[in-house]
Amino acid sequence: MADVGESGSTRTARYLLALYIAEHRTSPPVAPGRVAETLDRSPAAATEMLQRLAADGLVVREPYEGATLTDAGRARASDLHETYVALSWFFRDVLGLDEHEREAMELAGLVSPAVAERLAHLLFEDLDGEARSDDSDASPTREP
Amino acid sequence: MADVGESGSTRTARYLLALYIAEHRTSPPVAPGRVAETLDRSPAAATEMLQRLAADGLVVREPYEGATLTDAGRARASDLHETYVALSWFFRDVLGLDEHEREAMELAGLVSPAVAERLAHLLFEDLDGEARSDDSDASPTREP
DNA sequence: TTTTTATTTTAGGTCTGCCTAAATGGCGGT
DNA sequence: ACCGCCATTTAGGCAGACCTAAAATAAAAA
Repeated sequence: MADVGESGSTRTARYLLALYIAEHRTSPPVAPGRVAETLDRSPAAATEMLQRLAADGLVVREPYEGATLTDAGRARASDLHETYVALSWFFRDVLGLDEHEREAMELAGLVSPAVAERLAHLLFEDLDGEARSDDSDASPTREP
Repeated sequence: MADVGESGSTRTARYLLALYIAEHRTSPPVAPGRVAETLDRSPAAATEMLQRLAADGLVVREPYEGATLTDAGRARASDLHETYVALSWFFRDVLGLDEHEREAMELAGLVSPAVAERLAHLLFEDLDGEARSDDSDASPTREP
């Protein structure tokens, strides 16, 4: 009874995010193998989670084909993706991390909505700053 | 086989951190009830985790008394605490979050060492900046 | 000392997320 | 049409982290 109680605690977020990103690269039915690969899990695990997401109405699953995000799923995934982008940016441009994408992927589903939102703000502010001081300078965020 | 495989994946970190903080407030043997309360878990859960930590050599447990961090445990907890402080600072002074402490507590064990380290750097830089421009100004980090 | 009360511990169960090994389905080549 | 191969799925298990309810224990009250 500790969690929010709803669908999509912790780990499922990663799957949603992976699905979301995959759908933007190739046409929608995303194969479990694909998901398994990007998340470094067994194919069986991916299939299982896809079934779970389907049960929660976040994806539609076509057996032996793959899964496609539903509107609900896409909404969730979209938020996650926003957080992911913000985190990725932060880890790369502010902290100077190499593994910014993986790190962002892992944390995107774990930070609270509040953090996600404020972080996105930071990112937008930074983009804004960049746009104004536009003399093709390398990195305005992190000084060399 | 995905994780590091060792002692102290995910959740145990929270217990270590709670223990570390508790030990700094009152004398060492920290009662399970205490831990349970601060982590919002059942007493049974706390007892169980304390036993686990004891099995991993991170605490010494005195039944019906509580647990005390071993050197190994304290080392781990100390790192965690550093991350916790950095995160807490970041959430409060940079993101302006209310729940900075809880949030920091939850994430401290989840961010990679790399993130922890760089974040700590940021904090020290900020403290340094504060120290130099020392005319008792309220908050140099976040403008009012 | 005996009883009461508060706390801790054990017992038994659940749920999530994952794995390996063994089916099973889909498809291309012959 | 049949055979193999590869991807997916099922089956069966396992460990972590949690819970509730029922013992056990320590400490305070009577």
